[in-house]
Amino acid sequence: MGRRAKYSRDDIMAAARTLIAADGPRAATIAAIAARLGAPNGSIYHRYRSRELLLADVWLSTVESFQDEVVAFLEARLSHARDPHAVLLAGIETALFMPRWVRGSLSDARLLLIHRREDFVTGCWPEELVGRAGALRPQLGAMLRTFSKKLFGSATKANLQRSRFALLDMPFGAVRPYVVEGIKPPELVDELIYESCVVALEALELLTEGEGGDG
Amino acid sequence: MGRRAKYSRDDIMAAARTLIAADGPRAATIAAIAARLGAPNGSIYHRYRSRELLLADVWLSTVESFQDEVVAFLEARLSHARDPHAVLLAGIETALFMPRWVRGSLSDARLLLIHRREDFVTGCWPEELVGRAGALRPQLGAMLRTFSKKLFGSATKANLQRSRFALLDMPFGAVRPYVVEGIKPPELVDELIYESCVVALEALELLTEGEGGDG
DNA sequence: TGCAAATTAGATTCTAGAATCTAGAATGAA
DNA sequence: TTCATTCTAGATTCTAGAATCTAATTTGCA
Repeated sequence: MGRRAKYSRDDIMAAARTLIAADGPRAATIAAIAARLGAPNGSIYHRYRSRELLLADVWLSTVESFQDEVVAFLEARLSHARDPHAVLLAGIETALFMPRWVRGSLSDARLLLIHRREDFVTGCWPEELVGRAGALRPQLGAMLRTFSKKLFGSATKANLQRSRFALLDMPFGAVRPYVVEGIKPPELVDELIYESCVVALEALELLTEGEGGDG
Repeated sequence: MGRRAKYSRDDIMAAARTLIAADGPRAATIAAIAARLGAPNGSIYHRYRSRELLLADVWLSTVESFQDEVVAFLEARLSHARDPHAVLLAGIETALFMPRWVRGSLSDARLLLIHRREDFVTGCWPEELVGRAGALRPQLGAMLRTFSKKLFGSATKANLQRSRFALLDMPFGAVRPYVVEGIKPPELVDELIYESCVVALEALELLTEGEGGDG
């Protein structure tokens, strides 16, 4: 019916993404986004009711896509795992997902790993996004619980902490300085993550029994 | 000669710190700081020529104090270390410095670990602070080089990367989720750091040869 | 007592940037 | 060809908050 859109939601998100990856969320002002698109700033508001909503959407969709990938990745491997050794391998591969993802999506990684939710959404989530936002934590929690049960036999607090460290926090720390610098993590990082993952999951024997053991 | 000061630089910094630890650097507006002190906002400018300078000072002094502590801590232990085993222990203790420091300085930890320089100082450092700011990196680099040489015999790129992971990045990752939540990391975190540290430094044998080996 | 320095005090100015508003252009359907 | 609709266009308004400015207050010293 109406006029054909010149600046889509995706165009706007992409422009915002670029600015954020380069100079952080503060740099993604309406004016800057518009300038990047060659659009007047009124056009932005035609797609997004507010800047807050736009930034929230950028952040949410990035986290969602990363998290969905990780969860699917681990689940696919767990579903084939018949013995403890295979479960361990699934965990290790998932820990290594982080550096690999970072190498493939450096700018998304910057957006996600060196900024926090609060830098995008101050205070509460806007009404229309609470649903999506609220689903993130449970999804991650469920993943760690499933993994803990399969590997350790139960999901005690301690086992969950171990899993979280091995699969998420430690790989994050390993990768972070490179993300900050805007460069790809070297291969050595994968080795370090591999080794730490094994000991953190208390699976040294599991590995040395099975085979020679090396990363 | 003149009137006695009612709001010192330290008072102002402390007020800013509190606001930042609670709600991030964005919350530390001149008005908010002044309100917290019960001062009019003109008084802030009597001590700090600009907000940027104030925030930069807060960040710098926090990093400096943390980094000085770590470096002194490691150096003290290295100076007594005569054999590789002792050097390794010095490294492990230093890695464990992170969770211990976080427990003792939760609000400084929030300031330092969940925000970045850019959140305090946008762009370049103000003239009068470039000196202090420029000293931070070299200090850390020197620490890692010294340690690498003592432990590995040389400070190759790979050895430096290992050391950095074991002493800084991995402990940072381990501790981060708790800092974000504003709670003290559980003891298990120290165990995980300990174990990861040992394998990352390729020192498993060093430990199992010397003694039984446990965290 | 009076003067000068150092500070408090807060109203005022200024600026960046978010959000709005009015006008006009493109497009498809009748 | 007309009209409703959906968009571009960008000037304008509005607001938070940084920075300034003038006046008043406190203190030490002569």
